[in-house]
Amino acid sequence: MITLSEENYLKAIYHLERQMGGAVSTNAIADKMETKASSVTDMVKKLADKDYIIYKKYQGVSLTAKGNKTAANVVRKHRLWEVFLVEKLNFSWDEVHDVAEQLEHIKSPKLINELDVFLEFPTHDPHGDPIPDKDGNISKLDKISLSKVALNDLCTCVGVIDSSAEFLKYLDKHKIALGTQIKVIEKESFDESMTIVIHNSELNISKTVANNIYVKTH
Amino acid sequence: MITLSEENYLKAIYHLERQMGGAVSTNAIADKMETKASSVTDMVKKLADKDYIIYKKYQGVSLTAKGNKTAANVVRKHRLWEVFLVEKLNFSWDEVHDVAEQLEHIKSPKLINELDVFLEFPTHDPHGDPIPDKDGNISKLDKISLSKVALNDLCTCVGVIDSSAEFLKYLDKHKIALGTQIKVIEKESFDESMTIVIHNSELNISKTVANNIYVKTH
DNA sequence: AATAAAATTTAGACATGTCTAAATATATAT
DNA sequence: ATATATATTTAGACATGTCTAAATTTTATT
Ligand SMILES: [Mn+2]
Ligand SMILES: [Mn+2]
Ligand SMILES: [Mn+2]
Ligand SMILES: [Mn+2]
Repeated sequence: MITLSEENYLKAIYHLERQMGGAVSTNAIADKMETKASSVTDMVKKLADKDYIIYKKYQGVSLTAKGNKTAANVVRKHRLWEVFLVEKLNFSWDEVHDVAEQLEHIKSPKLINELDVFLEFPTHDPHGDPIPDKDGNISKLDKISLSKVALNDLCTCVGVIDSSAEFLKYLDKHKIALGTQIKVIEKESFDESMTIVIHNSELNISKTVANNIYVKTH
Repeated sequence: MITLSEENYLKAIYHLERQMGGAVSTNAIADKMETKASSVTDMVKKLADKDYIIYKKYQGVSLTAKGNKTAANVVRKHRLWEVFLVEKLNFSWDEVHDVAEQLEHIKSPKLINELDVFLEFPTHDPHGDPIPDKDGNISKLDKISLSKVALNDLCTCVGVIDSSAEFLKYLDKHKIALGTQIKVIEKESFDESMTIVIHNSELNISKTVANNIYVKTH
């Protein structure tokens, strides 16, 4: 039986493996989990004993097939619950994270199957992140950062990288949501800020904001 | 911050206080929680320190107002989730318990409020048990055990006492559900079994079965 | 290649929640 | 009232997950 802590570590490693490539370092895990490197070392030994990860002293860790499937299933549950909260319980996209963080650990295959049915098999969560299927497979959408979009190109917002409440509220304030059409009409080279048109009005956004918005070009 | 274990103990004490009257003994809690008396002693000390219960050595425990409200809220969450599972996710009433046992510990006032709205403010769970309101108040329905019903009286099944999967499946097999009309047409005095009519057919049930069905007389 | 800096692991501690076995208190029986 | 049985608590142990401080290994610098 896997514990809640083990699931959280596996999920962190799963995300880090995708973010970086190759082995995930102890410090990277400690940063993401907001814990100490020594705690990480303790835990990765346990996870390696249980065959969820490959761990070589001082060399970082990587998920085994078993670990990847387990982690993907936690992510699947997290994102399905986020959809439920937004679609059915009137949560906004900046309110779902902490609750999903708890709900993702509920153990019941039937529950998550039926939730999937009830939500009519959603493919993406409220932040535009893809929902892994039962086997841990995940659809790779061809999305790019808004900061990479060429001048005068039209694109659609399909996701966010930073999904902190602060950033999401900033987007809300400026009426940027998933599905919103965006046109880049100016780029400042000195600070890499850009002017965009949304809902027929102009908005200047910083490099940081542009970096954290995923779009699909038309 | 209250822990999952503390919540489970409070809930057990809450149910036992209702079942018996007066102080709840260490052994009664140990039985209900399927743990050892020594573990109970350890935990009741913590709960008393946190003002959830009154504990006098060797004299058992009783909930404080704070403890009662906290316990009732766990019960509220448990029962609302059970309604959700049955009404929305196609669970049957014998499948919900273990999952609700986990879901009841999710911490989010908004979640449980919105779930209540989404389910349209249910007053009872799938087993006929009343759902406490936000303040821990609970409606007392005038229900009695089927074994107490007089000969030839017509009544309606409104709940069960034993909500084990075994018993619930027995009821399913014999087409007894909440809302089912029941007429007692014969009582055997030697073993206290009885013959009832449901859906126009006769059925003989044991004393134990009759004891575990709650009904409302007409 | 030797040294300094950074990353990682180990050692020892603590908190939570559990257990067994032993001690103590309460209840029951003679 | 004393002895016996039952209920409860205490003592000491263990597992999980965390931490700080010290030791060790790896990486970067000169
Ligand atoms: Mn989590
Ligand atoms: Mn998300
Ligand atoms: Mn529980
Ligand atoms: Mn119930």
